[in-house]
Amino acid sequence: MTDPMDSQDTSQQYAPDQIEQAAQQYWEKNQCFKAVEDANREKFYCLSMFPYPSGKLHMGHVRNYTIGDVISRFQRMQGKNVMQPMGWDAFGLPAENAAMKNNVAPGKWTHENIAYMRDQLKALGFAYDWSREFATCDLEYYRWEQWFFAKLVEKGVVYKKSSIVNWDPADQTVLANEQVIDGRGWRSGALIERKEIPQWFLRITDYAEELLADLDKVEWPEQVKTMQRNWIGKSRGVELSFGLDAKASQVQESLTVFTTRPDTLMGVTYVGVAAAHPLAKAAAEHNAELAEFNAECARGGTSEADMATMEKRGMDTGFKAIHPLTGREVPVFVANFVLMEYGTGAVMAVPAHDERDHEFATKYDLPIEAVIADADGNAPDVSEAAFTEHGVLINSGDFDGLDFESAFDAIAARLVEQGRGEVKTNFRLRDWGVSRQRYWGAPIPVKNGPNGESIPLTDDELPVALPLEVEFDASGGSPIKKMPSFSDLGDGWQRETDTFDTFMESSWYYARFCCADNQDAMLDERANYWLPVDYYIGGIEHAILHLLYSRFFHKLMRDFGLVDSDEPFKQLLTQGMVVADTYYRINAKGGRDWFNPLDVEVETDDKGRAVKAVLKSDGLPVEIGGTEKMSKSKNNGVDPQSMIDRFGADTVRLFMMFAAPPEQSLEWSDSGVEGAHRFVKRVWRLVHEHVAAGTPGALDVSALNDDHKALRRKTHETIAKCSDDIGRRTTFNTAIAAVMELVNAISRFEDTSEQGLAVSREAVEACVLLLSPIIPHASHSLWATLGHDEAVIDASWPAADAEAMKKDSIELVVQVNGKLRARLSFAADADRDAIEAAALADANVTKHTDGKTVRKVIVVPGKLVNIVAN
RNA sequence: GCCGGUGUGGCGGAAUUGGUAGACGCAGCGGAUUCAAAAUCCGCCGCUUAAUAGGCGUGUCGGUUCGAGUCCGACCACCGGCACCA
Repeated sequence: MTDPMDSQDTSQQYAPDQIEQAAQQYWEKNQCFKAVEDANREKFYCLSMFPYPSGKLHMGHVRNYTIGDVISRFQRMQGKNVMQPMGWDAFGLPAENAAMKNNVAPGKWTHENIAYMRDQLKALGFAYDWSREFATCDLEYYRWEQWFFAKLVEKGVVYKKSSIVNWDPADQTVLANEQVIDGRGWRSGALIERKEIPQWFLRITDYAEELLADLDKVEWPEQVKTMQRNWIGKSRGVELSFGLDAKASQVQESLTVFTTRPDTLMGVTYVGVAAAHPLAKAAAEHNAELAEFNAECARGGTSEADMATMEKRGMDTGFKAIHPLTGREVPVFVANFVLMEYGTGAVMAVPAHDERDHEFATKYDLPIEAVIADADGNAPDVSEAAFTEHGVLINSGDFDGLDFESAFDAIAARLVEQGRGEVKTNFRLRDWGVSRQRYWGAPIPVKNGPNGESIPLTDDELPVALPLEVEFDASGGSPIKKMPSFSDLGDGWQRETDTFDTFMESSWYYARFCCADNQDAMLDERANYWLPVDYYIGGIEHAILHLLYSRFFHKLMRDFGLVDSDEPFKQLLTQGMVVADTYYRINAKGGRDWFNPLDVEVETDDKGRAVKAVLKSDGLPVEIGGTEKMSKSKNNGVDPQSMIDRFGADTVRLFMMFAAPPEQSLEWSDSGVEGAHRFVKRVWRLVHEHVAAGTPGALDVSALNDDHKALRRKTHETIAKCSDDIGRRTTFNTAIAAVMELVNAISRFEDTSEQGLAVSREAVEACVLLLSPIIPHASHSLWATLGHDEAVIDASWPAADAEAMKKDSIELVVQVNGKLRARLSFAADADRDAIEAAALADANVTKHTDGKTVRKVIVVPGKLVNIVAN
């Protein structure tokens, strides 16, 4: 089968497996990516969000890590001292689910996954300093978290309180929100109950102001900052208390509520309390119907989305609240959308000026009384819908005629005067509950005494190692909760069996990477050399929780003297998801069987539209579904490994960077990958053919003809564009497109004279350097082919020569009334009058100005001329 | 429901500060090379139209402007987050 022609020149064959192995061996042998602190060099800490070791890499990981790697390699070529570490977010729920399904211990499962995924990352050629690697399930890592938590307890940052969880009464376990589907447990199918249990909280609300203000210190996408600002939700309002009637005041003296709209106070027609509120409980004692309603409110999920979308329901307690200013009695309702957990567990209701209150009042036939008029002073019609805008007060006695600001102040002042309220800043942000009733996490370093006391473990009692040899039963409960050898400390003391929220581990891993080998301290001075992280790359789905918790944790570490920066991540890039087409057949049960895109052949019409798809294995048709996020359930995931095996890592990296800008979702395309592979081969051939064409002379800028100058200009324009696209804009797709244009220009340029070769040598070298962060293996080999002794990994990023980019003539577009009518060429230094005259004289222009009067001529230098005529 | 985002040819996308809509690539079509094919190279490629002249065209409707994919208002569709998935 061997074609004798093939062996003619093997050096020109692009063989990714050999090339990639050779480059990776070179990097490893020379320890290229080992980062060493050096006070004399500018550091650059580039971090991609570490993966959960779920089994194997998915395309989302490949995309995330390629972006980080390109930025790292680019910064290295800029001369920075780059550190790019990698590790494992190794605690979490999937390991427990796998344990139950496959009867394998979570620790073993996790470590096997890590070993496999580490090999995959290495095959992709990422420039990681592997000497800093760790997994968060390593005792050497989480022991410091336990140590720090104990310190935080001493400092008063931590406290314990009761809080609700999703309780599965059938399995007798706590469920995560994602394990609650339509209010039922995913395994048992039982109706979920809200259960209160004691849990540990971190006072993130003490840092709310700083977390809000310091968003101005980071270079993050505005949308992420906005989401965080809204999440923190600072608002100015009034906390005020309603009096209670004789019956209700036997339960408590008064009812406190918070409102951001004190201007609407005179429009309160009822108040709402949570089902778990003392008033609701008291009223239910002699009212079976209400007791049943309260019990119903305690069922269902706990998520905010559930709260906001469920049907708003309520029931009268029979109690009356007394309006603090008018003395009027209004009914106290139990409302299912009010939670005891948040705020005061009670709300005042103004149905005329709040949509939710309006809906509720309409449903239960409660009065709706307008107290805000529109800007013209007209009373709004609130019979159908609430009027929620700010306006002027009416029907409010002394306060009539005041606008929002003055009404706010006047009503607040009156409440203060009467001792019934105060102006208060409120935050939507709630304290961070870190207790989890799960096994596969870091044990909370606390012991519980015989009299209900909870105290942190002391330094000599730490660390608490999580037992690895455990048995899971079908209920899904944590095995250490039934393990006296772990929990029993004697003398009636019990070790805490709850573990930390895994967001705890991911809140400080970036700092530990700076000094992962320190056995004696959580962090050392190396953290202050590397921090803050200069560039952080990860999915947009982490825009709020992970990033907010990390910022908070960083400030805690700062206040403890462990780091001296205020913020952990200076720049942030949030990458979009990887999506792919879906294909399915309806099965006998009426459900859908999903087929992987790689197993499907798509037929197109003569315009290239997909008209039909068949399964490769049986040739029979399948339905074409939509384009969706790669997932197991839709079977549309493409395994990166099969792509690396087929095309090599460089092709996969190139496709990932070329197919879409990083923030947008990326659509997987087989033919797109083939196109990327073609381009790598094309660059490969271009370099080898260029070298074979002869030895270039020394470039003499004064001896160039117009073709030479044109290619040189293109070369330097491409360098300028790529530098900006990668360095500032992080639009890698446009940088690659620019290099493709340069490659096309070099292919058309066939001058093999000494100066011709000198110009094309400059262009070819630019291509290799500009592509080297993206396709580092091929570039490594090609740089040697071009005769360099130094490896491309140690080469500098090329600089654009402004002189080479100068143009002799420019083309201007001529519009008449905004419509394109001509293109004219001018000398680069042509003056405005000459341009205007030439534009007005153009034949196609006069055709459109004939019979009209020229009113105005707009000349945008270097761009266009617009003639306004009518 | 609330918060944030996205929407441009057959497809992925480009247009960076309000100034030539469709760069670059994929698919398709035509050609060269080949006994043939693969690979490779060259050309065409928004819709409409006989046209090199024109009309229409960036989710929908409206507005600002000499000029709008870009700015403003309303709406539609889809995506991410909503505190125990990570």
